[in-house]
Amino acid sequence: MYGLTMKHKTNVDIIDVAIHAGVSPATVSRSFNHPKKVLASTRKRIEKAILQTGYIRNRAAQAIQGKRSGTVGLIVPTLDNAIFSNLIQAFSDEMRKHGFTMLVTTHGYDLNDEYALLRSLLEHRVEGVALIGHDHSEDTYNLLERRNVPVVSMWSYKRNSKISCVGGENDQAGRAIAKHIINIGHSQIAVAFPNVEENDRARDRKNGVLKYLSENFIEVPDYWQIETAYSVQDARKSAAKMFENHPRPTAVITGNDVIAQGVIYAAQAKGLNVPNDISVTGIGDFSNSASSFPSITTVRMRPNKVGTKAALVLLDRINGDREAYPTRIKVSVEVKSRESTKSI
Amino acid sequence: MYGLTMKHKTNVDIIDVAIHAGVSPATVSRSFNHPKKVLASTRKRIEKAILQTGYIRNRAAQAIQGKRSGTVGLIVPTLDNAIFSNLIQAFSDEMRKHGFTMLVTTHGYDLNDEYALLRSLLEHRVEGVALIGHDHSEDTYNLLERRNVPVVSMWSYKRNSKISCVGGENDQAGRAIAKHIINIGHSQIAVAFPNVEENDRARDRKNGVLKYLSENFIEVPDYWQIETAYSVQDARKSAAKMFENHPRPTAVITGNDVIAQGVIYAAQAKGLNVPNDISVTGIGDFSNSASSFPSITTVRMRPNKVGTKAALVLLDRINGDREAYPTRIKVSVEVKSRESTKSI
DNA sequence: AATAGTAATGCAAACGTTTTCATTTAATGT
DNA sequence: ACATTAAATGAAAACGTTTGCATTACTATT
Repeated sequence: MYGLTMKHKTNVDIIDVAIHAGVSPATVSRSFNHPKKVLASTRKRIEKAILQTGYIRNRAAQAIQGKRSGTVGLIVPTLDNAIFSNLIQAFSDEMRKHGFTMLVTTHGYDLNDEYALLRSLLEHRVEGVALIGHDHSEDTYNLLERRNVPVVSMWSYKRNSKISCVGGENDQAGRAIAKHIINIGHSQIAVAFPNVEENDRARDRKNGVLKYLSENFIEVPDYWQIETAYSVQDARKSAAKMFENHPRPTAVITGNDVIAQGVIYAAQAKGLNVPNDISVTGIGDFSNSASSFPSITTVRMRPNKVGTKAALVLLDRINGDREAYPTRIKVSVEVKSRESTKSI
Repeated sequence: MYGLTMKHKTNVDIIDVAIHAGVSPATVSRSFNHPKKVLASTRKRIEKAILQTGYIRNRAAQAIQGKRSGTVGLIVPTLDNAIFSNLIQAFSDEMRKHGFTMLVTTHGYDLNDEYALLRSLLEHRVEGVALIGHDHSEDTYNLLERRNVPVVSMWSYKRNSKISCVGGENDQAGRAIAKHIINIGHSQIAVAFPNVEENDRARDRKNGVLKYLSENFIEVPDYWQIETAYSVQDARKSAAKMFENHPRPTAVITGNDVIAQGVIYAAQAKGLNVPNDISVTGIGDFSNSASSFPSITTVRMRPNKVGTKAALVLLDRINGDREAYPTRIKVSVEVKSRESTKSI
């Protein structure tokens, strides 16, 4: 017989374990996948054999059966800043709780690249895919539909979305913050948003803001419409340029908290006090927004909740009815008034 | 024959493609894995067949051969804040460039959990694994060695590390920033670090700082040794408490830029000017540290470079000699003096 | 103690590729 | 045109699981 630890066989397989435990491979397999179908005592013997042999099951061989791969794919624009980190962490935690490992990929806001990533995830036979938002290439949508992949879109709710989604209404978020700013007396208002092409979240927010302002007879002149990348650095630079060359607004409404932070820094660097000299708002309510100084007035989009819920929706799809209609969960948005804004 | 698009067969396999292209499955396989081994014209025919059938190759079936799975695993403490985001993005980009998809997992600074994650990654037969730092459980090290997994540790250089590593010397980083602070005249110095158990990066930094200070006859009293989690929020809170209850230092040296940001906010919230009333330093040089206001004096640890290099080291291992000695790449560290510090 | 019914296990055929080896086809030199 | 060599392709045996079906071992019932 064997000693306590097995001879150094490099690749222990299920058969080795079976022999060791004196059962058939089928039983070992079952003890992984349907534990209650195997006698507690045999299971114990198998577990011991696993320990002794140092066996690590091969998910690839499992995946090949066409059922479980134990993985889900996540496609996000970027990992490089705070925007998605809360969301991703929450999604990842929930998925792991259910035994899934996450394949993560980024496309840098390039939707053609996103399609390529989706293909690559499908090559790995992920059991489901999570995406951000609703702007995706036609190829992407076709592929998802054609292969009937369980999928969920995170970050924005859309009434008639083709695929399941979990998120807030971005246009409402925009309207809400615009309303707040007007309510506290501002009318000299600048906006700072990223490029909204291929980015429905930003587009909806921006439209929401501008529309609401316009409905209230406030038009934002071009020189107060700042375009910036999603980074503190770029936002600060763009805002600084605006401050330099144009009359100063009393408030800046930005597309998210990262941009807001950049704008705040730009103002401070110019010697302005936020909020006394100028108010700044974000959207998102990322984890730092409440603890910065000044803390940022923003719209709470509940990234953690979105991530968790989205995971659950996806799991439902994976385990349940593939033909069901999209599940759409609307996460309420709410203005969080903090120190970065002040009434006039 | 077939029409332009294939009948809706749900799971097209390599055999369908082969038939469609009038070749054997072997040739289709080769056209993926060794393209130059198949005639250009046949390859073209195969590609057309792939398009027509909507075939997506099955990496699981490939992985089962024991060779390529096309995946690498990444295990980080958290995705939830800026600390690792630059690093991860860089690592991910480089890996993708080489055709790998990344399985990402987080353990929340729990090293036993890390071991479980490693097992799970190995179940998926990742071709290599990247970890953070050198504090890992014995089980983790044993498993890596036993299975001879290509592995790289990121974020800290260690002269005699068991496994390959890419990073800066954290104790040197600590010494460097302490030196800088002393050089500009400070002697009333507080420090703010996370719990350093199971975290060699933080430990080395903290030791470096305290040791250098001590060598220069500066002792940091207990009430100036702040312990905080890795978050702006917690750092701000801890620093605020210290400001409240104890004499004010002229400088605070912190364990990383996130903590530094929290301390700066705490100071500002108390009406202090950074750096006029108090200097604050970070370590890391994350992407926002140069663009915040005040910009943060820190030690550049080059997260992007570390991520990229680490990917290359790992790829080398994957493709090359598994028995080779660890590759250790030291990334130079350098103090970046910015606005958050001032000489006394 | 015999029988029916259920629970536990084993057998063997998939799953979709890759790769070695053998064979066919094309290219080259005379 | 023919032989020689190299290039391209095909046939078939893996790879390590899972699972439907068949079998055996238990439990409960009379």
